[in-house]
Amino acid sequence: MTLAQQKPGKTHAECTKAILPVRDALDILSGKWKLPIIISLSFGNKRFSQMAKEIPGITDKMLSKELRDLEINQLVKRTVYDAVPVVVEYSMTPYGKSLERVIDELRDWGVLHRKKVMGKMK
Amino acid sequence: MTLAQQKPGKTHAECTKAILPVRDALDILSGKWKLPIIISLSFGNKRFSQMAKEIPGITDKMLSKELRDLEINQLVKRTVYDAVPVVVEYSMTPYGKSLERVIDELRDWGVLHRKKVMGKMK
DNA sequence: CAGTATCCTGCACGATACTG
DNA sequence: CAGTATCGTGCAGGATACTG
Repeated sequence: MTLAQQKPGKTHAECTKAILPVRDALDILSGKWKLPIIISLSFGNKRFSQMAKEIPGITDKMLSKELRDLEINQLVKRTVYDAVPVVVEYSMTPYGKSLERVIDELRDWGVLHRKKVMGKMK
Repeated sequence: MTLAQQKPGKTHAECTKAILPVRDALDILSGKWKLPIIISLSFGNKRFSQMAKEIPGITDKMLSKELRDLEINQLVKRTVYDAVPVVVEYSMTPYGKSLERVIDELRDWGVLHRKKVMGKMK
């Protein structure tokens, strides 16, 4: 059911409940680095230091933390290869790739928005 | 062009540019109160104090600030009716309503995610 | 190579009081 | 009614150093 299709007269509890999954999705993408990391991995599997190089400005700490978040949410898979020194590869899970549809939708709207407010971006 | 369809070998500049509109869309929805406000207004035009009552926990300051943000981004229209005391009505613009599609997409994914991590939400 | 550990800072947001 | 003004505060994120 879409927003527009919802009948009026919903209780606050129902409205709050309707917001929860949207919040969840937004939380997954929130923060400064989630998007760059997801996009980077969407182009192919990467190793830690490779991503650290490819994402301008990110610190090891943030990369490590955000990758862990994404792994906990099952969007990213961490694979350790037994070598010396150790090799760790990160990849998007199939589930993580399902986010691309959402990101594409956000981009479509964002492109529209850029055009609309062109020249007076905050 | 979707993420998946992009060819490898893009420059960092190009990647960064591809992220920008997504960031824009995300920024519009970011923060604690944007979503509740947008959802509230999607059910119909509202007056300030009416929204303040309907959105549990929001302060006048935040409601005022977020409504101004949304107005600046042309998602919300503020109409002042000449009465004593003054009456102000907020409504979604047609443009603002175009966000509902994005929100619905976020919700669809969020519902999936809730099922996937059911029982172990952070 | 693939990360932690510590310390620090800015800003989103909250509490409370006040106003045309 | 429809908001500002002022003062706090917690936490996301940054800088830097260190480690198995």
